[in-house]
Amino acid sequence: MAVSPPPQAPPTRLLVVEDDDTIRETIAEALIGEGFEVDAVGSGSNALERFKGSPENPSCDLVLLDLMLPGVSGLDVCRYMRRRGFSTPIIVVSARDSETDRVVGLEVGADDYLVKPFGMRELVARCRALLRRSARNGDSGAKEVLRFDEITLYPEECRVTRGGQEVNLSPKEYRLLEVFMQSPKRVWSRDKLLERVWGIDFMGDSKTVDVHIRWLREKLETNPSAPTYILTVRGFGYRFG
Amino acid sequence: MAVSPPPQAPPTRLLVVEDDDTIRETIAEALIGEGFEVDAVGSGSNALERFKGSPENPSCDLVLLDLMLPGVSGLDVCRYMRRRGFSTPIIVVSARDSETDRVVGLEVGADDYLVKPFGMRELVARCRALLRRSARNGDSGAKEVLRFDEITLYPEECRVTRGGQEVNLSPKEYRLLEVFMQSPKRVWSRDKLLERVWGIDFMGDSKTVDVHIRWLREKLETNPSAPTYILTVRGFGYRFG
DNA sequence: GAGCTTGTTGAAGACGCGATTAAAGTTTGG
DNA sequence: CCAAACTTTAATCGCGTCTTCAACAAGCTC
Repeated sequence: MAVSPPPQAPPTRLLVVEDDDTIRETIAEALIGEGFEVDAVGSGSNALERFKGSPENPSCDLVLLDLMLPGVSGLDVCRYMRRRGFSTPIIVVSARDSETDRVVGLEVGADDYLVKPFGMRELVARCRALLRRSARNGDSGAKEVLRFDEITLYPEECRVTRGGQEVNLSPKEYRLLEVFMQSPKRVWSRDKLLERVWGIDFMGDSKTVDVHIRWLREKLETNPSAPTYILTVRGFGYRFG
Repeated sequence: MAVSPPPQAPPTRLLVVEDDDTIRETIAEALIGEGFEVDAVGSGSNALERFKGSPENPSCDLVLLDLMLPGVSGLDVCRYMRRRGFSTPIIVVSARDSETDRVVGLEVGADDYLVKPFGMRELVARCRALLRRSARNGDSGAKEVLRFDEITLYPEECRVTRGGQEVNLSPKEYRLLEVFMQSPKRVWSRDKLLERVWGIDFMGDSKTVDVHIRWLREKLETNPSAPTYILTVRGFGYRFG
């Protein structure tokens, strides 16, 4: 089969904005069951919190937005996001089902408008369709070159250099380094590394990580037994930098 | 006022696929009234006619697709388009309104699913929303001659030369090379290549890519077994240059 | 410093990936 | 309608990579 989930692909993060606790939980659970990472908030102002930063680094990949919220309305959230330059896909979910409501929602910047009550299968299908579309336009995945000291990692090219010299890494070694360099100084437990690099369904020993760390050190460090890049944090795991 | 239409932006071309003459005309007129350029056909096979060429040069910017067509069904049209690599936005318009119908439509590659009867304002709003989302880099720069070392690719003419010598490539080989040359050095996974060259929803084996890479090497490389243009990146895929 | 825990290192076999070839299936053009 | 070209599938081979195992070293606790 052609379809094999790339182990290093970060999960898709959805934000559910809905004030009704029951509905919010129902939606969240259904989406988690589909493999999405779900963040859920109950008010417009909490939703806006998620979009304080830069549009280049959105905190989520898709927003499910209820319109009838206490305080800041869903339409306000939508307008605010677009005005600030966030092009994150938005599906409006609302009990209001007049044509005018729908047209207004779409004109304010939403990508889709789904009327309550709706089936979870349709919700999921619409999320998928929209994610498919926005992925195709390269909205996501502006992969930046990662640098630390002499080490440079080119994500687009799956390539690493040290002091300008090409370093030949195996897939696992490369992904390990990528994870490390995405969060310098951060301590990673062996289990977290297995999850990120090997994938959630890896059934082997966590000692495997040690061996790959060793090989990575062998290729990156001047003296692999006295590492300066990949450091051991005894009792916890490893960290980079 | 500051707002003036961009200098001679080409009109957006919509394709309406609908067998009922009355509905087709109504839709077409409404859309023309909104400033769109509209092409309308009454059958699935006529719709497919519009997608015989290369996905790089689609004949329209958005498709409104009825599902219940005589002969080739709307779902077939949708599947065919995606399979051939056309990422043209599709809004399915159908009288069938069960959740299953909608889910199937979306899963087959449609971007939206609108149930008849619907209001023209909503239709227009949904078209606009989808066009906004797929507002694209697609048209930009797909026309430039691509060069790398001795290899030259002429997109207008679907032609490739190596050191001035014409190289005869099959369609798949050509598209592969085109994708590669549009992003030199970039590593492409087999899945991404399938998506770009074969189209989304390709259901075959990703080993297919290997074979075509092989043919391409045979025609481009001096020594196909020691390639210098199309390089293997073990565990990740291939890259050009 | 004894004894435990945790990390390092080396090596061997299993495994998976990619290259390659052949052949079946499909489309295209005459 | 046939032949040729192209695409896809399948099967095999070789080699790089991964995993496991086991011995050893280094920290930490008491």
